[in-house]
Amino acid sequence: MTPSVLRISKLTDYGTVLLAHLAASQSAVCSAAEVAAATGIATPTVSKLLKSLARSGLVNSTRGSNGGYQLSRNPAEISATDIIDALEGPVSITECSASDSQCEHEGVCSVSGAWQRVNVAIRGALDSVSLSDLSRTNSPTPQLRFAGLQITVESKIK
Amino acid sequence: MTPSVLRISKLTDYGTVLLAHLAASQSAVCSAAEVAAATGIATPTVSKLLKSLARSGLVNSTRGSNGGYQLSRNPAEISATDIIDALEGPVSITECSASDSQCEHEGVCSVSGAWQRVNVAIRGALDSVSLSDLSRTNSPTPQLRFAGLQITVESKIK
DNA sequence: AATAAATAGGACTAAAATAGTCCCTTATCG
DNA sequence: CGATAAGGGACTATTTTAGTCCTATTTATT
Repeated sequence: MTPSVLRISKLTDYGTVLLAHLAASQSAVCSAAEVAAATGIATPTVSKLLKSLARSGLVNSTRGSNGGYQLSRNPAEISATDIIDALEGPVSITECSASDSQCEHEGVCSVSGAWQRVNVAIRGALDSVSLSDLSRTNSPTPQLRFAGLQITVESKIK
Repeated sequence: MTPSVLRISKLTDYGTVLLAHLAASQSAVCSAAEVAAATGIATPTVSKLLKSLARSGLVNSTRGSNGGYQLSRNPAEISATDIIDALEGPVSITECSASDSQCEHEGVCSVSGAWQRVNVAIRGALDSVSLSDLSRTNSPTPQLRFAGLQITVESKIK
């Protein structure tokens, strides 16, 4: 069975690696190609991700020759929530799958504050982790970073 | 862009509905067909889910004529974590995607305690919500429950 | 004993979401 | 200008997820 729940996509994982690289390159402008070379992630993918990150304002872009990307603010001021929101949309545990219109009878569907509480807790946890927290620990061996930020807790806890 | 992160699958959502139904049928044995009729979820799907839930011990099954399923313990003692673990495997935010072997250089890959902290927080949040919390609020109109436990917080927060 | 009602297990198909690539446009530097 | 780099999407392929179905086993009932 797959891990799941509270799972971030591979692309978001890559995104974190890219951001960590930009954070390390202290404000220098890096082209997508450079970042790709440095991280080992395929160029088109890096390009796609940096475009998204630029659209959501986490990085600034400069076009034209010698252009590239750089963080728009201090790594300590970029939270995990920011990253995830940028690459996957807002955090939420369930989605209103009502086929067509969404949750007609809105009022009635004010279901379970329980799930909402879970959402809030998760959001809080994600808010409390910054890009600098994430970068700090993940780069002893460049080789390993290829696969992403691979952390995985895992365990058959319980 | 899709919601994502901390997203439970549709099947897990259904699973919660099934469990809520069993919880409501106080200890009476319910066949998969009955549950399907009551919840509006397709019978083969209900059957599949109940089998999984039985394998992971959240429900007990009785085979043969007049057989069926019932909760193995009090709804207050079944947490969201239990349900998710049963239907999707253990909660974790990232997976060690290292292509072949998993996280060779184990030691080195003791990456980011930050993500781990996030995992722990999430797990805590999920642990604190029980099946009775979840059932409580979700059934004003049977119609609506078809789609699942639909809660969805959503929002462009931020 | 025979039959009918259920679950167990798993194979299989279909649909949807994710990942990844590519092409063409626009901006900017030299 | 020409070269370099991002912007924006369309498109393909891959992987997950959802959903169905078939066969075997178990058990109550008559």
